[in-house]
Amino acid sequence: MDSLLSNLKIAVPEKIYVKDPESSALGKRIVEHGITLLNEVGFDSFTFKKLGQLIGSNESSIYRYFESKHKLLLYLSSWYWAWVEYQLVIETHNLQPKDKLEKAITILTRSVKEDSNFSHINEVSLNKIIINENSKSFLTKEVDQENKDGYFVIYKRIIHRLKDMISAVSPNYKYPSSLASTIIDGSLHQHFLKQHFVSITDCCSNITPTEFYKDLVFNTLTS
Amino acid sequence: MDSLLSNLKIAVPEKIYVKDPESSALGKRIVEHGITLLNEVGFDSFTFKKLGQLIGSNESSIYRYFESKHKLLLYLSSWYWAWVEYQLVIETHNLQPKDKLEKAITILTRSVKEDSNFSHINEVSLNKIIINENSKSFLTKEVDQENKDGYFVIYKRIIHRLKDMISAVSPNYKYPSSLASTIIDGSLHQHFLKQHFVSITDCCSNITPTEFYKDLVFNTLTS
DNA sequence: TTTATTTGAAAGTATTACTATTAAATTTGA
DNA sequence: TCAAATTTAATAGTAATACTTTCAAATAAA
Repeated sequence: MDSLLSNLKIAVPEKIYVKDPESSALGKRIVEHGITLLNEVGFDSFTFKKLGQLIGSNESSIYRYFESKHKLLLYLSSWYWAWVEYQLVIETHNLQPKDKLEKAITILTRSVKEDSNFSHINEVSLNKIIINENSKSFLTKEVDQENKDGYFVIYKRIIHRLKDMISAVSPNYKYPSSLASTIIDGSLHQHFLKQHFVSITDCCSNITPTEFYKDLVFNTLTS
Repeated sequence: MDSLLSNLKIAVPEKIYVKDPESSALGKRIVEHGITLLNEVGFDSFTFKKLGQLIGSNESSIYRYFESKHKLLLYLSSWYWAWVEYQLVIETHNLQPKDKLEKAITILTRSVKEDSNFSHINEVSLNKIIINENSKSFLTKEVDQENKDGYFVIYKRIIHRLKDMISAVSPNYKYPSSLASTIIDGSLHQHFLKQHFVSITDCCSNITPTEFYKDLVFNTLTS
């Protein structure tokens, strides 16, 4: 899969950035070390000034790529979901409905364990950022406008794909979209709980969110 | 229920505030209008300066009640869950396991439609804040310390209660805690999607998150 | 090699997130 | 009810944030 990906560029909605970070070495450094710094200090304490110091570059140069740290988060979120969508499409291709759905749940709920090395982006770190910060990308007063501007298309498209797979298995199930969005958002939440609130999840070293969601979905659809 | 509540004070973990806002008129105004302002401008744009202007009081006076807007959010979140827990306990009392669980799901996933009027706190507005901002209260770098300090006890206790009800209905079900946390967090998410991302939820004017979660839970537990 | 583009450095602005000081107002309680 | 204690308002101040602007130097492209 890595070799396939090495020829591909993950496409992120254009309006998210001022200047495409993929178009220059500095842009790539901003994204690469933006991920590092976001992981280290979290979104709230993250500043472009700190990032500038980390990459030995000037704050004002970073602003030429991203309007704000919120836009950088949107960029990383879109990139992440595009990368996951790619895996979803490739790895479920040619499977029969039930296997396809099972595989999709695995892909969408597993934690990322190794960096694919096909780009300057570390997917393991990015996955951690998504678990901790993803919901901050849409829990804002500007959601509706940003949704109109297409900032969440990839995320929504993934949920649609999963919904279609659910409906292919159970055409009469009444809540395929809600189930799909519950799996994707809920799985991030279970990963978070596993790390910080062990008493309110069953997920631990030997039970994965994947196992929980597979059980939930197939019990629901086959009853 | 209102009359019962009128004699009760919702108890919030003490360390959350510097001075108990229930102990003075100013404190109550801070909480009451803090809710108003949070709803209007959202957590990100909310400042104590703006709140001071709104209540005709000084910024520095507000700091004598809450260390930061983050602590105010924690306070409101604890208050909200304590209020929900109260309803959960009262309204499910004396019911048989299956009815009890069904009622609990209703209480935990419904949207709040009218202000109970038993206090200066508007629960309809507070419910909206919880939908939009609750996850920001724990998605921080300080979660583990704040968890140790007991800031999330009420939230966790509600999830335990729901877990126990699930286990009472299905003692052999393997993921009662994860299911419980999925219902509570997931329902807030479905309410959010219903308002901003209609294409990825089935919840709308005639399908409620309650309906979706009841179907999900009972199909899962009885199969 | 001239021109255009990109980056770095520095400085500036408005706002935020506080803290400290002091005086006035209010509450308490002897 | 009067003095003491507490609370609040007003003001000022600090350090950091989230930017924008300007301009010169470096680099790339024509």
